[in-house]
Amino acid sequence: MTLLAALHTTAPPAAPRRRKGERTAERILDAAEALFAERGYAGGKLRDVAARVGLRTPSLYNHFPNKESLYAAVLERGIRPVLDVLTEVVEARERSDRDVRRVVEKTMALVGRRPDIPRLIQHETLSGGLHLTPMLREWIQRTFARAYEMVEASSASSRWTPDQFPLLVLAMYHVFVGYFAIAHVYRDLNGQDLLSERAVAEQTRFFGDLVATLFEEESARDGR
Amino acid sequence: MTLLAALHTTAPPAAPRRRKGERTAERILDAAEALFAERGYAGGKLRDVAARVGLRTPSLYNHFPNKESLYAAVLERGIRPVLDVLTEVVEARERSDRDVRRVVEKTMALVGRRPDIPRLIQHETLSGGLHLTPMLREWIQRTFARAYEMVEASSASSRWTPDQFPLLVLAMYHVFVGYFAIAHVYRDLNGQDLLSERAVAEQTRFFGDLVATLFEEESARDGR
Amino acid sequence: MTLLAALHTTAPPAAPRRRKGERTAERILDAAEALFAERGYAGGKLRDVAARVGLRTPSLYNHFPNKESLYAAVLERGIRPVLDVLTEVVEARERSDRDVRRVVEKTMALVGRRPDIPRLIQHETLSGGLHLTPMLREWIQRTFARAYEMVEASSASSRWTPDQFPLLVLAMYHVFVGYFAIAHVYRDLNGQDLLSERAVAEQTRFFGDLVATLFEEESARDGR
Amino acid sequence: MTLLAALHTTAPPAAPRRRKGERTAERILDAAEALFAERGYAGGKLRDVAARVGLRTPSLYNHFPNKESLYAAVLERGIRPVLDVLTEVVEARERSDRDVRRVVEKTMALVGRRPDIPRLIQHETLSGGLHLTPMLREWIQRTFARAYEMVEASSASSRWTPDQFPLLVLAMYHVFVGYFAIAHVYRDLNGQDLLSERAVAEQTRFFGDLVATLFEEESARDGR
DNA sequence: GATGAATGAGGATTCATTCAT
DNA sequence: AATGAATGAATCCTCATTCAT
Repeated sequence: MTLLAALHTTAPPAAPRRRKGERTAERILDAAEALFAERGYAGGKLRDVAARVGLRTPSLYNHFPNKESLYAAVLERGIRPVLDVLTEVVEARERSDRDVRRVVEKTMALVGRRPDIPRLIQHETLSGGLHLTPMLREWIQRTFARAYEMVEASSASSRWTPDQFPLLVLAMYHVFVGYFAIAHVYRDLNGQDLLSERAVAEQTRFFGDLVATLFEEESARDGR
Repeated sequence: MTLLAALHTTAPPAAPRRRKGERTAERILDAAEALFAERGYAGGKLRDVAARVGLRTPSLYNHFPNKESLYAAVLERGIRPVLDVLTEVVEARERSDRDVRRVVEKTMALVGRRPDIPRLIQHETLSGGLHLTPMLREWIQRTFARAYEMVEASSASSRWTPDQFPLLVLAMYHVFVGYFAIAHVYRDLNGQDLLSERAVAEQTRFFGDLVATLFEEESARDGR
Repeated sequence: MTLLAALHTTAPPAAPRRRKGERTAERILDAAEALFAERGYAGGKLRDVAARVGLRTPSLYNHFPNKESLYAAVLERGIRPVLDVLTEVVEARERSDRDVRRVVEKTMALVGRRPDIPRLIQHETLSGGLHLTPMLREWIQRTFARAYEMVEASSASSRWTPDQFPLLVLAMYHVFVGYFAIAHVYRDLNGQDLLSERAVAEQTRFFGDLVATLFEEESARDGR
Repeated sequence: MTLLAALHTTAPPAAPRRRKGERTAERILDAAEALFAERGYAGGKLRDVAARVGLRTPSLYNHFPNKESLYAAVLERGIRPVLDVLTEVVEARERSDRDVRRVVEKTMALVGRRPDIPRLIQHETLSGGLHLTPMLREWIQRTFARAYEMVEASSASSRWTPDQFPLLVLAMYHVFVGYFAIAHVYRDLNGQDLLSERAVAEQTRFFGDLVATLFEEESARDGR
């Protein structure tokens, strides 16, 4: 666009500036996400959420009707995109050995950018909760079933007995989620940041290798 | 009962009867362990602990000076034996491929009987906590280092690059802990009890297979 | 419009169209009246008032400076006409037995159309309040005195001793006010609407009969 | 009891001193009754209740689980005895004209000692409430029906038409309750204490006269 | 004139803790 | 050792009110 054209243009900015309220709600969600990820629902005090945003507690109620709604909104916003990617990837019909690695890469990339999500989920599963998120509930069942099918269809069936499939799926789930959930402590203990781009890349590769190893044709292996 | 008979029956029972106070303290620890395992430190209210024991809240203070001490005692009592077994097993000098499976079996057996412990630990790691248990802190570092050595010493070194060793240890940790931590929700979703003796036995075998697979010599594998 | 015409048309229209703001204020008063009548000052939340009008709370402040003013305005608007009628009727010099019934009819007719007013008044008297309405205060004293005179002047003086006059006035007041104040519950309990035109008419007749009975010459009555 | 006997006696004191907690609960009820009578449920703040008893707010929760329970307890404790007396008196089979006055005397005596009760009831009826007290609800309906029968059975039936009976009952109710409910304001306006023993006695006589007048045989009366 | 957002004050309630019994 | 009672601190939430838009 020439300077002249610019002078004449009164068009709204490309990215229409969001209303102040919406931005505040977003910041509240950010703060709440971090807090709930760290301390869980019971431990995440609204006062702290507000403080992180630079508000007084009652102001939160201008954006969310109560604590539970805020929590639900955090989960919804955080989990939805992960579910979407996973769903898409999991439901894809055509697949090959390479695809498995693609699934890993895609989900790792996504979650690597929102490492709070796995912690939120782990808090939920720990509390045996999920009462707050039928969304999560349904999704888990659906995806778990799908993952099961994937295992079944893969060459893993030569290495694992069918009754081990669920355990294998669970194991992969734990390796995936656990990595992010433990990052905070890990840094605290070892000084290394598992959430750095480099670390996540390594874990992505490792996780891919892991899955590949577990799903590959059985090689000569000492009997059990 | 005749006096004579009485003389012969006053013998202390095989399990030396503990004083009432000690028994109460034990019951409190039991209740607290279950509660903290379920809801974490913030979510576990003393009132609920007391209720499960059939006491009023203030009575707890006859046995533990405050909530934090009770929590610490729960962790100590719960984690110590696990640490001991792990330490013992990890420090054993002589080892072979078979030993790895023995480590798995021993720890699974132990933890299978105290499934609250993994949950407690996961709560702790999630909160980035551990501030309450230097014990846990130190142990983790020590054990992690040892596990690293084990991996290094094993034939796994042909399958994994050295910088993947920590990730491998982490992965095994998550598979191990996650299984128990998720049992509650799993039952809720699938109706199956991961903590039943049979289920734990299956997981033990699966976990052994998993470790064996990951530690075995590299077979012909499609390049990455 | 010519100036001349203007001179002739400045006459207020039959129904002088009020400005929008005034109409809103009126609607706020209506909503507030109903709410305060039902729940009293403390129980009547501005948010609810606004909701009934289809506004957000802050909008109320464009019409009334604060809650107390709104409340005062409700009382003023509601009570003033009643006071006026009563005053007029009470101050009328010439009277007869028939007049008493006329007073009853006039006030009943008026209040029957604004049944919230008695409830507002009862809330006020219950709270020992009236601090909000010196207006009400003064009026009550004045009217009570006047009513007292009326009793004294009537043939009731043959039936009641002078020290009973105040009690008689009070009693009539309670019968009058209570009927409307209890209508809500009555409907809830009996399903009948004391505020229907027919019901009010019956009560008017009854109240007239009651007053007539109490004010009539003493008949042969069993001694006390 | 001789001194000797006294020495040997370990029997609890004649009037078994109530436990401290019970006395506190009673004092809380007293304070709450006064406060709720004055300001209604919404206006009666727990902080004020506690302050009147010399406690901090949370201490109330050692005696009542929440505000609503406290309110219910106040109503229950206050209304129950009145209901009992009324029920007894109303259900008595044998009656005469004199009995009506006896009913009046008995209830006036009772309520005269607990003048908060009518105010509580008026608050309830005003709010169209009663949702908190099915007790009150049921009682009102039962008693109203009974009162209706009494009117019907009395000589009042010559003076009032059957469709006026309910209005007559209502009127008596309002005269009765209103007297106490207005006492606070009355003192404020006139300086006279309607709750003094003397005043209550006068009102008792007046109310008796009133009822007698309304229930007496119709005398020569100017037609309506 | 209407409203989204913010907030001080306060209101019910919970919680860990203390203390006298 | 157990507990009823009391409480400071804190939690979630409501409410009246203000202000910029």
